Amino acid sequence: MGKEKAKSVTLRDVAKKSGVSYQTVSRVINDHPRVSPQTRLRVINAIEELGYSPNRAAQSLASHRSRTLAVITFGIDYYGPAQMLIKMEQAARSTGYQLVFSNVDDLSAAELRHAANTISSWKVAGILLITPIESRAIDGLQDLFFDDIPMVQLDIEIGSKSPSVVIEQGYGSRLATRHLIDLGHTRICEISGPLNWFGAVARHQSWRKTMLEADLEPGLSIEGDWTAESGYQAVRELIDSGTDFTGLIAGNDSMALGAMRALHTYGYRIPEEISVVGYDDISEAAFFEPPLTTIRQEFEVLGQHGIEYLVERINNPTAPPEQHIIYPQLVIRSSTAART
Amino acid sequence: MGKEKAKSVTLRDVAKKSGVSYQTVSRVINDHPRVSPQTRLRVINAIEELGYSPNRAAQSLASHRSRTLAVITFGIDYYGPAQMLIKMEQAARSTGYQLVFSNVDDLSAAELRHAANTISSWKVAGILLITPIESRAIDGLQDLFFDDIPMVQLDIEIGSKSPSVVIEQGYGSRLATRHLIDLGHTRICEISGPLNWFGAVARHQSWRKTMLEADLEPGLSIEGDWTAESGYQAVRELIDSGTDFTGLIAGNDSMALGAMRALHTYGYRIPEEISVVGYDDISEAAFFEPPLTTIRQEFEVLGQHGIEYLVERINNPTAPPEQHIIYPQLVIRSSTAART
DNA sequence: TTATATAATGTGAACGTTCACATTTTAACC
DNA sequence: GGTTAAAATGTGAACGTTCACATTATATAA
Repeated sequence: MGKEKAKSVTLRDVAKKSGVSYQTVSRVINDHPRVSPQTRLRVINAIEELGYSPNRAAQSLASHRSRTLAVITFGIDYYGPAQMLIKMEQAARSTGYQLVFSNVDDLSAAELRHAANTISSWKVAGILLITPIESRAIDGLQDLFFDDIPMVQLDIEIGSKSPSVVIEQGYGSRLATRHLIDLGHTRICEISGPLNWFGAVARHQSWRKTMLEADLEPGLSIEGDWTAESGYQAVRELIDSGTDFTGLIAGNDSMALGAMRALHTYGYRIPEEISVVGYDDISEAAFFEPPLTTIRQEFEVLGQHGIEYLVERINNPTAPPEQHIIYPQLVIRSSTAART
Repeated sequence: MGKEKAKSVTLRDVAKKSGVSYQTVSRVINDHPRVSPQTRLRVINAIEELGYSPNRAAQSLASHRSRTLAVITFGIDYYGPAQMLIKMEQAARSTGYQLVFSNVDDLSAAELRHAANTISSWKVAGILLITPIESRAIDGLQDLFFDDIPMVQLDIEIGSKSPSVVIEQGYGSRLATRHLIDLGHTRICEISGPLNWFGAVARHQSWRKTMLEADLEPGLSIEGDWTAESGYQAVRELIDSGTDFTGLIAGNDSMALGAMRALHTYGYRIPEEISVVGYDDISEAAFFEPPLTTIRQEFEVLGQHGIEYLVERINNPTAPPEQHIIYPQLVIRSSTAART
């Protein structure tokens, strides 16, 4: 029933209680080896009893670093799997870090400057940059401000030389395209994501490449904006154009949903007349009408690896940069079938 | 081209550059009135030139408070609209606060203790508690640790006396139920969310109440777990039970999706034979088969109001607690029709 | 002009840690 | 048993701010 004011307990209080110097307490907190087991125990007990928890501000002021990681996202509004954030928080927590989150909507200098300020005023230990969109500004940001802070980028382009964790979008798209080709489809159209997104470009190009490799002419490709609405409109365009196709690849599941809706409206049956493949495998996809064949991307894994790799780099900043690649997988449901 | 090491610029550097004392610089940073316009300008220029940004750690150490808000969520995995988080970040930023997240998965004492530690070691200025699930532990947490830190709860039960922002779930459910009743339906079943969620209970009870008020017998109610899969299974249960119904209310859109899929599997036509209403209005709902009539909940607004109200309470801690209520609205699409 | 209030600025201490040492205790060896 | 190394602990300063005052400059009034 302790209703007493949360008078803050300090190192010195703990020191007094356990009969050692404040420095020893500090050592216990930071897991320094040079403390005898019995002293450590005594201190831990005192900490427990007093309900002491170290003052983060003082710690980071004195040590010039904080147990804090910055996550900077660019226009996450569109960026479906915010699920990723949760996994990141978990991963960060388990390694003793806290997360500060900053979303940059527009890539203006002012916005970026603000983000940079946040980072430098927090003295964060590391930065996780989620940059699904190409931007010169981001690169500049990196060089200018974060030179000495470890950084990991998520969802950047494959082949980038900076430390990063990515999903091999091209691989996924190849899987999807091959799946349709293997089913006998030869006229395959695409609804791509916005082509300023790395992932959208990778998927788009991989679709083209896979088609050409199979000696097939890539069908029409319409650029959507990730929304179901845009998928719907894209199909209208496709049909209005009079093009002929039996396979359709969508840049994500939402657009696939919109596309299927449009196809139904026009009286096409899926998969009997047209096969549709999505991308993402959102949890609803299995219950679309018909259940959607799609490419599963494990965003949670991406987020988790991102944090883990970042912490690794913090502990070992001189290691050569790596690019960790996560491979998506094909999930076959009922929206695709052999060409009749 | 500045590749120089980010040697941290301090108050004193700025003071020297602009020829004033460090205290004056501090005043400028904190928007104190007692600074002459020309001095202020001079200082601001110096800040700009040096690229100075105040050290958060030092600030909060000296002032005993940080411009930081803690957002604690409970099992957000299930909690669809992480969209809310983005809006919260925006709102926080515009009032000069940073956000620290913590997700508590299980309501064990240990987990809660950890969250409490985080909070007290960060010396956060305010706490936003997202507590869609009933828990004695949460209440305890509140009393014990956060006595002197302003707190706002989101998505708690209607009528709670603590400062909070909620969506009137019951109202939404009433809207949905009335809509079906007005269309002539009399046998209306429900797929509820997990009944340890405040929102699920509110919706469930309001459905019952609305039915009874209209002199109708509430149909069967099956408890789902928010997933499409559970919606699917619920419909199977419903049909296996042999119960007769022409209207179905789902606790969220995902379950509605699963339910519709199951109904189709059983050969029912929607809305000709059975009308379905969802809840949430996720962005895909308009493209379900058929487009889903549902209740729109503006989670972004909830998040934003939450932060705004919290900041308000920080600035004025003695104001009597209020409960801000947000009303959802009915969005009519094609999954509902008059009973034939 | 001179006294007086008020605005503007400056000074020393404090916040709660960690760091770089200095010192003491304990163990190890010949 | 004395020397030496290593382990364990302690001390003063520093981190970059804000706070509570003290002081100085400026405006206002008599």
